Amino acid sequence: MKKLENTIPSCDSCPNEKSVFCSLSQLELGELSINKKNYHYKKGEEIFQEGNYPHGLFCIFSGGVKLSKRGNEGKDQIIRFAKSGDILGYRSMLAKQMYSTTATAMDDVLICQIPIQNFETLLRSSNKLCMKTIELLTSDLKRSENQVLSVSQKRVADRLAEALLTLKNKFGLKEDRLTLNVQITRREIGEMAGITTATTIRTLSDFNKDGIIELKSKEIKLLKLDVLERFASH
Amino acid sequence: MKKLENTIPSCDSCPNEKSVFCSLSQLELGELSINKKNYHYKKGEEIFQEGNYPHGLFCIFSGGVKLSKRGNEGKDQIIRFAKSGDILGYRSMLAKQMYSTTATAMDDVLICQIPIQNFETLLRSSNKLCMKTIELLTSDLKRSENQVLSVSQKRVADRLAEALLTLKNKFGLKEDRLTLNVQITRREIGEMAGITTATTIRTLSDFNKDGIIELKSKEIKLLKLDVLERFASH
DNA sequence: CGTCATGTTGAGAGCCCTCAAACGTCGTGG
DNA sequence: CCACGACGTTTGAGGGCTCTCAACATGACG
Repeated sequence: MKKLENTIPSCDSCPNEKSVFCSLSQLELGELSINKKNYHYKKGEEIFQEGNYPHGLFCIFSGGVKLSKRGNEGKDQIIRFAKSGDILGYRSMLAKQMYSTTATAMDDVLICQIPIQNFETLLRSSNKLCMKTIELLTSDLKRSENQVLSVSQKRVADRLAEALLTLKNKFGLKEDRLTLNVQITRREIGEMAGITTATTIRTLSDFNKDGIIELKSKEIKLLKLDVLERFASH
Repeated sequence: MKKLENTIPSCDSCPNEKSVFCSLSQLELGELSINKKNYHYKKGEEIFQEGNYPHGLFCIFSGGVKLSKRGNEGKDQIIRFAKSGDILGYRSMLAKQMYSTTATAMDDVLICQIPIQNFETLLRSSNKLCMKTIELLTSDLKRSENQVLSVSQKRVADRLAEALLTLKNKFGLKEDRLTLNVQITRREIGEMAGITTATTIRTLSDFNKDGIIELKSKEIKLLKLDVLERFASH
């Protein structure tokens, strides 16, 4: 982690468009920026850790982040991903609780830390921000409840197909419109779906043999989306 | 389901105290009540169903409700419980989406249906209500994310112990301070933890043999809370 | 008292995990 | 440049936890 100076602009000139803050006025964005700190994290570095208390709201300027929970035997469960424009740690901050997840940089991450007060003040004054926050929470909640059902009832192949589609939706595809545009290990894919690494690899290999996906070194091509979707909807 | 007249008071004289609405003024509560409808549901009746669109916000006057999702093979997953003072269906209503869960009465339920507009109008004007709603969502989200980890990593006995403790926390104990104060089937307990009925019964029976709980007809006594907690924390 | 849901228990199977070994890749430091 | 170690990938063998299926008991309820 490296503290940065002046490499990231103030919130009022942030190029990220789909953030919760997009409804705010320039003035409000300026207020949000006061005492904002900028950081650079390298791949694998932890931005915050489960069990620590938040000192501010993180907002990703660029890069990808995974949010995970540590199980009792060192096995992690990935809860969700975040990328540029997304905010991190807002759940814990709003509840004034310890972080319940750990945030880890998946590649080079430029990130802003906004003082708690800035956010809370705006939340109290801007009804639009409130509604945006509520939208964010409802969408996260729905996704999480679906994940409960999924992990609880679906079998490994179905959950794995689901994980691949989740990656496609979050990170998109490369220019060939087939290859997942994300660098991720087999272990992490398994941690998305609650599968051990060995089984993840075995099942990916099955998908490969069946021509549903194509594995080339670290790249994963989704050849038959319809089949994956059929799996995922089981 | 039976529509009721005048058996439930207006929101401004509702005796339930721990609701999201407790911060509102008498005037605001009056506004909330406009065109409110009251219903009576008997045990087993569905208050709303996954896939339908909400017409209003439900607020439980009395009784217990389970919220569940239907899996692909008729197997349900219980997402959470609600009782007097709790609101239902707010997630779907706020997101303007279909219900993602089905709400079923666990016993006699008296419930109010508040028109969407009433709630939305208040949400826009009352910052306190916004913050209360955000609190509710963050707490639900945290619980749901923990459930993902639980179902994904813990074994059956641990999840079952967790379910029993959840029931204790939500519904409390009877006067003997041991017996769960809720009427619930084995199948439903299994559906909380993502366990089949047969395995649920077998594992409860194991707990019984080990003196951790005591099973007498439908009643469940939690004899050794510390052991249950140790299981749950695995 | 019949009927249907719920509870209980047994036997067997299978999915997935655990453990282990071997191989490839990448970055680091000598 | 190569040796080395750390990490990720791959595959096999074996086992066990939990599900499935089935039969029967019990209880609720008209």
